[in-house]
Amino acid sequence: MSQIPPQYNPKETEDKWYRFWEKNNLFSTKINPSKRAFSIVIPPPNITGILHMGHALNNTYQDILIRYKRMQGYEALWMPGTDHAGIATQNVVERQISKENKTREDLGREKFLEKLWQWKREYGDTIIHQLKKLGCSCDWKRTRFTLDEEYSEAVREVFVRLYEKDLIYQGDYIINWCPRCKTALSDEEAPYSEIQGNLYYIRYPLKESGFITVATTRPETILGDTAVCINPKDKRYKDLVGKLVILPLMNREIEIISDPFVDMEFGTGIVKITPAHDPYDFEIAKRHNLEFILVMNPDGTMNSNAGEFFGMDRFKAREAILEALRERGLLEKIEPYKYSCGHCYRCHTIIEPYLSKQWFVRMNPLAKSAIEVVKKGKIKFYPRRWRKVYLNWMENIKDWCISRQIWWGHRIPVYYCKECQRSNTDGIVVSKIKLDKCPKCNSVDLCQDEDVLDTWFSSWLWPFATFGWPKENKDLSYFYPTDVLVTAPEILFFWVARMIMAGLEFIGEIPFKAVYIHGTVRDIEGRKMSKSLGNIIDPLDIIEHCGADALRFSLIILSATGADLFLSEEKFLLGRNFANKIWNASRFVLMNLDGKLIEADLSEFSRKEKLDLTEEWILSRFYSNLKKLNKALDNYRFSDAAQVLYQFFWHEFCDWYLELAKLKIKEKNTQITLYKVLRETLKCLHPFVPFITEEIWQKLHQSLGISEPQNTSIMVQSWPQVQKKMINKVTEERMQILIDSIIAIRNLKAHLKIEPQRRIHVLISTKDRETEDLIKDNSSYIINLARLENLEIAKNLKKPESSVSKVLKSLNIYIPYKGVIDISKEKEKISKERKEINQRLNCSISKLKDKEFLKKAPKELIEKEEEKIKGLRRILLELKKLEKELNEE
RNA sequence: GGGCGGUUAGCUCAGUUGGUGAGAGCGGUUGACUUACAUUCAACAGGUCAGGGGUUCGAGUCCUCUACCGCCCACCA
Repeated sequence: MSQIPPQYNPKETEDKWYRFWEKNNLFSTKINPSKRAFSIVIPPPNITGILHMGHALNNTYQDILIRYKRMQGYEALWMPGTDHAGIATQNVVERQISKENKTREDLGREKFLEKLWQWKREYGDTIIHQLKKLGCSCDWKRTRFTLDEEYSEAVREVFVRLYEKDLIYQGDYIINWCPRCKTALSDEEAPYSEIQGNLYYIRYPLKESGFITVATTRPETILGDTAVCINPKDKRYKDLVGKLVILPLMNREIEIISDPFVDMEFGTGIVKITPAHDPYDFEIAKRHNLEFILVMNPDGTMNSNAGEFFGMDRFKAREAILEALRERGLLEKIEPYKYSCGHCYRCHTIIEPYLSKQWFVRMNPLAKSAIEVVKKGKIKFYPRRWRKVYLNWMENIKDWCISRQIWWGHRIPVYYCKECQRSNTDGIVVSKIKLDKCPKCNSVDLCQDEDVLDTWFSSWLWPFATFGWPKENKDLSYFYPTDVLVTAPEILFFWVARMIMAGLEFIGEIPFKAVYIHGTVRDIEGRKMSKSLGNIIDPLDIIEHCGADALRFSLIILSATGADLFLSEEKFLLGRNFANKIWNASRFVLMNLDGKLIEADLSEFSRKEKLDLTEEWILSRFYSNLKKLNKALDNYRFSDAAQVLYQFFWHEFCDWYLELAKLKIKEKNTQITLYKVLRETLKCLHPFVPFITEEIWQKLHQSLGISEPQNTSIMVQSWPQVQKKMINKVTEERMQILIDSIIAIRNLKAHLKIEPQRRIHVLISTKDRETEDLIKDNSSYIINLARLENLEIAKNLKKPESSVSKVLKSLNIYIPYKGVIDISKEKEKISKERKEINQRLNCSISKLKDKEFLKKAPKELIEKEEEKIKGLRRILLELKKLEKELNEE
């Protein structure tokens, strides 16, 4: 097999096999009554995204599951697709047109949307191509996009159904507003982070005389104050309640009220109330029937209610207002103050709490059954701890603001009829189909709501809308509920919880039976990977340099169940080296297999009794490990599964069996065992490292001249069955005795400083008859693997003079060294070495005593020095021991 | 402030319902190009399992307290 190179080259094979799989329709799925369905849905990546490490991890998990289940004989569907990512995509295209100095308003809604679709056609599939490079075996013919016409129908259907059940309502509310994106954001989309700001102490003159001082971080909102509030328990200000103050700069009279929410300890204990610009103030205002005054425009500039500050940007206005207050002597003091406030998750602009009319979904009624199914265990979380997190959130759920003031997305299916409004109704019509005239009064003076729906309002329907719901269809009943959802923790609330609610509400059935939540990918320091930190490791780079298999395997074996993953580029060498090991072990087997000898029926072979201990052993080990592997995969313990494969293939099959097999490579039993174990192990490895296993699979059959139908691929082979009869603990224990003996002899040789390849005489004394037979029958293995000249075996042998020994459970090993090593020369060498080491030791110790060195040297250097001393002391101890042993002569 | 999780070898982590001497990978040290592989092979050295207390014949594993670290949620101007 000289044509097989000693190093695996992923670049040459990966593309080839992916195309092969696609060409032969191996990914495609259909309703198959003779098979059970296994299905998962992809967490739809957003179309602006490119494959990052988190995706790679997430999709590798899913591909492992799908390939595993497919080989187990399930009709395994992995439903792929993308979501339209409203704000993100719109931002990308807005940035694009801003290069031509245009805004979306310049283009108008229709033209702008055209641009968006054009962008989608050009770049929207990027991530799909990247997933293919990773090896994902999705049924691509079913690829869905959340803005597909069919999918959009589902979205409108859901809106109408919820509206008719009074679960959707329109309301005034303080929402998170991004002045840059000019849209409302849900709480989840406006993460809080700390900023360094100031706390401004401002004097509000009392109408009668004197003044009070309030503290605020946002002085620009003063203009919209409609009250000042104190805690009713606050004795300092008891008499103030009900009195009037003059609002600075606006000269409006506002009342002092009291409400228990005020914290007496904070600031001055007096709070200004700005109902239209603060969620808490909004609540208070409702309780006290205060006026709501908006002082800002949607773009973050001050509006006409802001008097002389009209038109200014909110932060410019802040400065101007502070200046004006200072002039009037109303600015008492400024203290630096750290506080946290919401930031837009897309553009990081500080969000503005803003009063506006939005659409909401009432979540409490939906949450009820979604809590139930998790409590009853119908949906299981892996790892289980996420169950609590989920329940905790669901039990405190708030209504969901679903309208967004952007254009890219599902337009809200609500129409306002001017005519009906004139006759004193709300004039709202909700409709699945596009309306030209009002169904109530036939008026054509009708316009659709300008806003679109939150992207998650379409994503939450993913598990069933992708099957064409609400149309009747058999796919849905065959594949739904799906089996498991694999996802990152960040979108537990955004998406997972909402999918559960949607599934129960609209299908009356859970959307998936299990939720596997994996860890976050971080850099080696534990920071999230992000562009701004510049600590990104690009999975495509890793694929380029090490191969997709290496990427996949490294990620999986490094990720403890559900724990975060700390990555650096070197860590991918683990997978690369393993792939290379698979390659070379297979190459060795291929080089030595004789097709004529293999033709024997494998099932007949496994019933044979005449197997050598080593054959029995490797087969037993294979099935023992297969059992472990199945268990790990069934419990979503992916890294355990990878660990089992790694350990078995490398350290049992390669390190031991292949070495043993070299001694009898031409024997039929060896040949069949090699073939069988490699073949079955390749199948087990396939879900983890699909490309290399396919490549070897094909080569294996070619070289043996076993003709297979053209489309036979390893990915459609059946998963090995655990054969309990082949698992034999006694065989494993007996083999272990041989292995331990070989290790012990190597160990003793190293101890005596005898070169590993030098053949010597060794004695083994056994404690019982069985062990004696075992060693005698298999002495050639020991002689060859431990490199012996000859091996003397007997029961209860006495320890020869001038020998070293090692005691094992059922036998003793002796190595006589007289004549093997020159004792006096050896002693000389040792004393010389001791002197040298002592010198080095003293050198290091004196360094550590040197105060100058301690002052100047960095910590790492000192630690290294300490390590060095430890190491030298160890070597010294060893030498002393050896010297003593030699002196006993 | 509320919730969740973690603390085991230099690093990253296993350790399954408490039970034989505490494991792996990487890293380190030493040696070897042994006819598949130097992306390799062989050997070695590293741990009072964060700390205190308790339950038990027996605790890395269960309970409790403390310390430190991390994550999520809330958000008092």
